[in-house]
Amino acid sequence: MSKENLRKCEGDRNDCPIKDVLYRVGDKWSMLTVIMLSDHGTLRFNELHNLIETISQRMLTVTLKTLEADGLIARKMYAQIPPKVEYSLTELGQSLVPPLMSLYEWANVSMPAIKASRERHQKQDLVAPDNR
Amino acid sequence: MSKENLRKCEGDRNDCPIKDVLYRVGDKWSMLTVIMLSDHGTLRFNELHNLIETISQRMLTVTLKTLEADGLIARKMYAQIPPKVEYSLTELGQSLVPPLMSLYEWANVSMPAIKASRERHQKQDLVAPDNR
DNA sequence: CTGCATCCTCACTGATACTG
DNA sequence: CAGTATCAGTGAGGATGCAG
Repeated sequence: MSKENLRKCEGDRNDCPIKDVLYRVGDKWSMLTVIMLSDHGTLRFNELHNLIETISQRMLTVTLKTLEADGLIARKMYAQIPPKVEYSLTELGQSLVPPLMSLYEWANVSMPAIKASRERHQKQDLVAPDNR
Repeated sequence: MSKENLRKCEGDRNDCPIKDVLYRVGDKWSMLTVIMLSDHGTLRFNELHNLIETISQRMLTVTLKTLEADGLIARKMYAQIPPKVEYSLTELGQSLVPPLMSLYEWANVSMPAIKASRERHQKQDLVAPDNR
């Protein structure tokens, strides 16, 4: 945790690993997909689609392609009719799971406090301005 | 790390802490701001603006307000001319730093492999389609 | 079953100007 | 110094239809 290399973050994505990691895992579905694969092991396209019900087919495709291009997941395609494609985490992908889990656990512990704080602020905002 | 509560993530933000935490820390500037405050301690508005050079004044304001509403940072305002406002992490905000750091360190270790993988895929894409 | 292509929307973001 | 207000552009993401 050397503080020195955190002092400043000026170049846009150049000398800022925080931004790098955000652009990797910060999108809407990547983390979720990695977690699902970590939890279930190998999964087929539709199995993922069912597990992450609110994802659109398009975004699942896009997310899987990006994760594959980044070397976080492996894609195994069976040349048969009907097609069958299996996805699983690579070693690199698995190495992401522990840090993800620590964030996940922080969320479980802290979200109640965050939500409570948010509601307190909403109430304050409601009484501050005149009701017009 | 009980697997049971990860099995499915269907309700949009209802029963899915992964999404919760993503919507908190996944935006473009929150993590960066938290890290800066963790690194420097108390900071004034313009000090933050200088440290995160690429952030616009508007987004810094928005980010700070959101983080404050969520109880992650504290805002201390001095009633004087010229105005002076100091921001610092609350305990809740500080509790976010360790998980953030584990992600940060994962990024430092893994980004080279990710970037290499990405470039490999780009080259493959360039030879796959007919050049037309 | 697994995916790609197209269209379309709207929320996030930045630029700019103004205020206490 | 520390914001607020307004406007406008961009691009992530969803809906739909088609294909191998």
